[in-house]
Amino acid sequence: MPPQRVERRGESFAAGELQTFKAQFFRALAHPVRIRMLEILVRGGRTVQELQQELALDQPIVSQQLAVLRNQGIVSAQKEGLSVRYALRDPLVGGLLDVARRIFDNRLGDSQGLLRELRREGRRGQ
Amino acid sequence: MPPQRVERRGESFAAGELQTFKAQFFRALAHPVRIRMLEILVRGGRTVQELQQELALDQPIVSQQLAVLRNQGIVSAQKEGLSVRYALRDPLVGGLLDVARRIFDNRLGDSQGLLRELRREGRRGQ
DNA sequence: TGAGTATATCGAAATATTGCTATATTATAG
DNA sequence: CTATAATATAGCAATATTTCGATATACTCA
Repeated sequence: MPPQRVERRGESFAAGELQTFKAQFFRALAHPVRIRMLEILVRGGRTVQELQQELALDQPIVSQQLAVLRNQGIVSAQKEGLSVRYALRDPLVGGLLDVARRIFDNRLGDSQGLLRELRREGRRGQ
Repeated sequence: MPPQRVERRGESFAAGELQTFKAQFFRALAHPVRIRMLEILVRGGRTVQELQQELALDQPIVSQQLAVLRNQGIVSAQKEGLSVRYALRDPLVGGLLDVARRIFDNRLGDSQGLLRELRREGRRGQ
């Protein structure tokens, strides 16, 4: 069959393209450091330096991971003299993390195996 | 400083470990096919065959991607004769996708560049 | 048991991500 | 202009993910 098309906000996408964007968005969240960054930024903007201290990471790592979030439009960067202050671009990201946390809690409570199961599944080359 | 520890549900994690789990969860969502699967499953359980038809994908791909979601506890699998029916394990996942969609909509509306910007940013080796 | 159907998994090549080190870039002060 | 501080990026090896074809498993029926 010919590739479906989806109307959306006056733009037309090939089917699956929208999901590709969404996947990129989720991929931007799929890193422990970036999650920690967002959990900090939910409480307010931070300069790279502040993040670096709170996360106890090397500067290039911090800038690199911030770049991933920036490229996905999740955070904004604003120069302040020598510093750059990062902030959530959309407060809904906080809500997203909340929902994720609730799902996560349910999942932990679900099985009596708790995270032992998660750990096991986490090992790729089993 | 010594590695922080976090109390949670009676279990104790090294700091950052929790974020690692969360990152794995998000990574499970970070694929166009898996997003499409979840968007279908939000509307009700499906067998592998049904998903395969609705997605127009080869069977091994469908099983493989379902395995990723299964390993992260996002979907459950139940045998029904020869078939296996998959379903969301937690309806909150639907809510998560909703929030993500809203963030996504905001982001599109934000810049007049619309997804042209997204496409540009998406290219890694610019 | 043997054939057939529905799923699942293996193995390898292609691609993408990560962390690290070194080096750029940009702004400020002197 | 020079030095310095705060960020950003390049390049590369290590690791992880994705895809696709082939094969394996599991269940049903005759």
